[in-house]
Amino acid sequence: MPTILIVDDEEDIRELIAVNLLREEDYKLLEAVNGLEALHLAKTRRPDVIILDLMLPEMDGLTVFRNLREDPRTKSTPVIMLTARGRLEEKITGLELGADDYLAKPFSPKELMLRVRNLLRRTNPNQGGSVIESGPFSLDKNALKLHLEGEAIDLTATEFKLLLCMIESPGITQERGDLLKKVWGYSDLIQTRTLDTHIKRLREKLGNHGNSIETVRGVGYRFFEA
Amino acid sequence: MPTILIVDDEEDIRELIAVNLLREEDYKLLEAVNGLEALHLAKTRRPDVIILDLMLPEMDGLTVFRNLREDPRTKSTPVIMLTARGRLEEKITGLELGADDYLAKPFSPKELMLRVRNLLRRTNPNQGGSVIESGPFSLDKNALKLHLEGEAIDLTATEFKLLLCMIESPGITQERGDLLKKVWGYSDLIQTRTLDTHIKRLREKLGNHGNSIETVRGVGYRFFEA
DNA sequence: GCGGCCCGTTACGGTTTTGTCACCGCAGAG
DNA sequence: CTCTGCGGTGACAAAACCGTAACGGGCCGC
Repeated sequence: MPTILIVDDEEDIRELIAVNLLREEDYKLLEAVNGLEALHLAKTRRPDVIILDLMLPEMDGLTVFRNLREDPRTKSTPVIMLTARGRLEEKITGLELGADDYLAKPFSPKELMLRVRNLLRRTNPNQGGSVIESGPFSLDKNALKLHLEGEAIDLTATEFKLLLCMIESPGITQERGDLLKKVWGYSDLIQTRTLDTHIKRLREKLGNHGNSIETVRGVGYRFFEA
Repeated sequence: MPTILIVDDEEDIRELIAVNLLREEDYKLLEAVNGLEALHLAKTRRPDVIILDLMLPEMDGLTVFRNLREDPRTKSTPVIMLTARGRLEEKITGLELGADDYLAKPFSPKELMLRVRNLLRRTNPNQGGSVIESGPFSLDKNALKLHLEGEAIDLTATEFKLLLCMIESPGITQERGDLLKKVWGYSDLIQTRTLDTHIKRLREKLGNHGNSIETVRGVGYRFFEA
């Protein structure tokens, strides 16, 4: 889930942005009301995009921006600048410094949202959830590995698909038929012990977390963060 | 050298853009005056960014854009839309379709140039030379050589293409089918050991760095900076 | 034509993965 | 408590997958 940092000292603008962003997409929002807070959040939480109002108390927005660009952790984080001042010169300055976009207030919230979306899509095309987190578990789609308490556990392709199905919706019981269809492409009504076997193998690999996979007798299986 | 395609039927505007772009940076320019020409150029010459005026004779700019997005060759080419019409709704439509930027005429040529520059920097960070860097590896597209710890390793054309595919996105698993398609143009489902053979040859050439190419069983291969 | 390089293919073998089966324990209904 | 059917478990054999060596054809410079 992409993380967005909004830096603005006007609460109503933050609200406006937040409402519009959250309405259509699933973003995680961080908010900062001044430069120092912004820098701290940006460097510790590593947002995927930063929306930066240039009009800030104490520290100027451009100063914040330069500071961001100097730190390796935030050097290449996309930044969209907002400003009440619509003067061309400022815009040029902002873009010259390397801002990825520049909007003058009043702006259309929908436009901002679309620009954020397009920017995100271009910046991390591989994001799309290459790592799935759930409690102490994190699934790495690329390495086909499960990270758990610092350890990396190798999973086979099938095991991975199976675990993914369950971990995607923790606490929800996945019916046998659905799992067979999703992982193996089998039809609903086929009768096989394959599923059981793989569940067992998964539980083994999960070690003492094996009981995170709960059996729902007569229905299917259920995953929950132990 | 980044290639830019300018699509506009007004000569003076093309001129304006061209002069401003060429002044500060070294770009290669392509020009098209209508939709068909634009599509043809985009798909054969593969520009790094497209500047598209929406007001075109015969074929509407938005139609051109949709057509671009449907072809795999131009699907992810950044597009900046230009328009004389400054209506908000049009802007929203353009952005909604996935335009990377949208400027209303009259625009500041300098602003356009900066936006192009920033977009290019984000799109292909490894541009600016035919050398691709990744950790201790650096690939020279012209010489077909891999530089590693001071040594220059000769690669054959195929080996180079293959390594390039993987090194472009470190840590991301490249599926067998995708590699076969990208490097050899084979269809997905073909079964061959050619890929394996070349992976082996690459690993040999990489010497003790050979394990930078990790096999993800049942999926494909994955490169990471060891 | 000759030799060398590059490339795709093939065959083979080792290892991992996977599906099935038989057997067993146990939960839940009666 | 007993019975029954579902799920757990371990073993096993087939299949899938990958690494590797070797082969032969095409291409090019000489």
